[in-house]
Amino acid sequence: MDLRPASSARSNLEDITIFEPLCAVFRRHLRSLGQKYTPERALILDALVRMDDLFQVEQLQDALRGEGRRVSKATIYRTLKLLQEAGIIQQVLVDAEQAHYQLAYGRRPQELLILVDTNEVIPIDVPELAAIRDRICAEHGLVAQEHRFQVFAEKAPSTGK
Amino acid sequence: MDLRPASSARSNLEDITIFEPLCAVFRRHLRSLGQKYTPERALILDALVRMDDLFQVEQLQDALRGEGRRVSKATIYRTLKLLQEAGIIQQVLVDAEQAHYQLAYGRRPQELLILVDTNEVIPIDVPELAAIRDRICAEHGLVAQEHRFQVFAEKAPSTGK
DNA sequence: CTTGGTGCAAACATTTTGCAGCACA
DNA sequence: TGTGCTGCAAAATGTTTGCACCAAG
Repeated sequence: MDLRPASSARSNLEDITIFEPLCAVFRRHLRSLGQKYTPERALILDALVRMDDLFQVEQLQDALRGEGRRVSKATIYRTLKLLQEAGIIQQVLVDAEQAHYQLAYGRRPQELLILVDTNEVIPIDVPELAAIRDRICAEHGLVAQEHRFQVFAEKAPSTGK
Repeated sequence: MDLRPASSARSNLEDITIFEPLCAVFRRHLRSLGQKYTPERALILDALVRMDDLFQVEQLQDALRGEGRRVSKATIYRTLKLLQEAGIIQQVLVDAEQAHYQLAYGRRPQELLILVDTNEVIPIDVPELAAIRDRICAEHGLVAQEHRFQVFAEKAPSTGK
C-alpha cells in the first residue's frame, strides 16, 4: 500500500494552521472517501498535534488515556493510515522495531539528527538538500517526491571502541 | 541494543577486499567475543556478499537454499546481528514492514534513490553529504557517526493525484 | 434500514528466545 | 567434558483483520 502524502511540503512555514485547520484537511479527505469525521478520529488528530514531533502509537494512546480518553489500538492504526493518506502525518523510519510518525502537513521533508547514546531525535533543517535531491532525480530522469536525511551522532569523540 | 557498526566508513573505495577479507574481520570480531566462525556463519557471510546490494532475511535464506544449503532463520538472524556489530553489514530503513540489510564494511554511508512506483532501490553517491553532516554535528557540538539519505522519486510527473 | 465506525480478540508477520542435541577443542 | 552453535518450536512484538454491536442519516 502506498501511503505517501497526496501532496505535502507546501512551504517552509512552521505554523501551517494559518492556512487551514488540520481538521478541515482531514474532513475533506474523509468526505472524499465517503467516510466520517468521528469523535475518535478527532481525538486522535487533536492528540497528535500536541505530541512533540515524533511519536509512536503507544505514546499516542497513552497521551489519550492520560486525558481519560480510551481509543483502541485498532482505531488508532486505522486512523493513522487515513491521516497519512491525507498528507497530515508521515511515517518516519527511525528504527526497525516500531513505526514512528510525525506531523507532516505543510512541513519540509524530514531531516533528523539522532543521538546514538540517548536515542534522542532532534529535527534539523538542511535547506540545501532539496536542490541536491532534485539534481539527482533529474540525472536519472525522475521527479523527486520527498527525501529523508538522518544523521547519527554521538557526544564523545571517535566512533570506534 | 545498539548495533551501529564499531567502525565503518573507512574510505570511498568500492572494493574493500584489498584491505582485508571480510571473513577475517568477522573472525576477529567473533574471537573477541569468544565465539566461533562456524560453517553456517561462513555460508551466510558468503551468501550476503553476493546479494546485490539490499537484501532481506528471506531473500538470503532463499539464496542459500538455492545452493542446497539450509540454514535456519534463527541462525540467520543471530548471525546478522553479529555481522552488524562487526560493522560488516548495516540495517537500512527502507520500509516499516521488514528489515533490510546492506554490506557496509568499507563503504561510504548509504544514499539511496527509491522509485515509489516500483519499489526499486538504486544506490547513489552524494559525496557532499558528508560535509553537510559534519557541519551540522559541529554546530551541535557532536561527532558524526554516519548518515542516511533517501530520495523518493517517481517516473511520471507530479506527486499529487 | 443502511452505511460506516468501534472495540475486542484472533490472526499475521517478523524477529527473538528456550531448549535439547550436536560438534569440536 | 565443557562451551558454544544449531534447529525447532514457542514466545514476543507490532500491526492488521473479522466480527458483532453501535450510531447517525
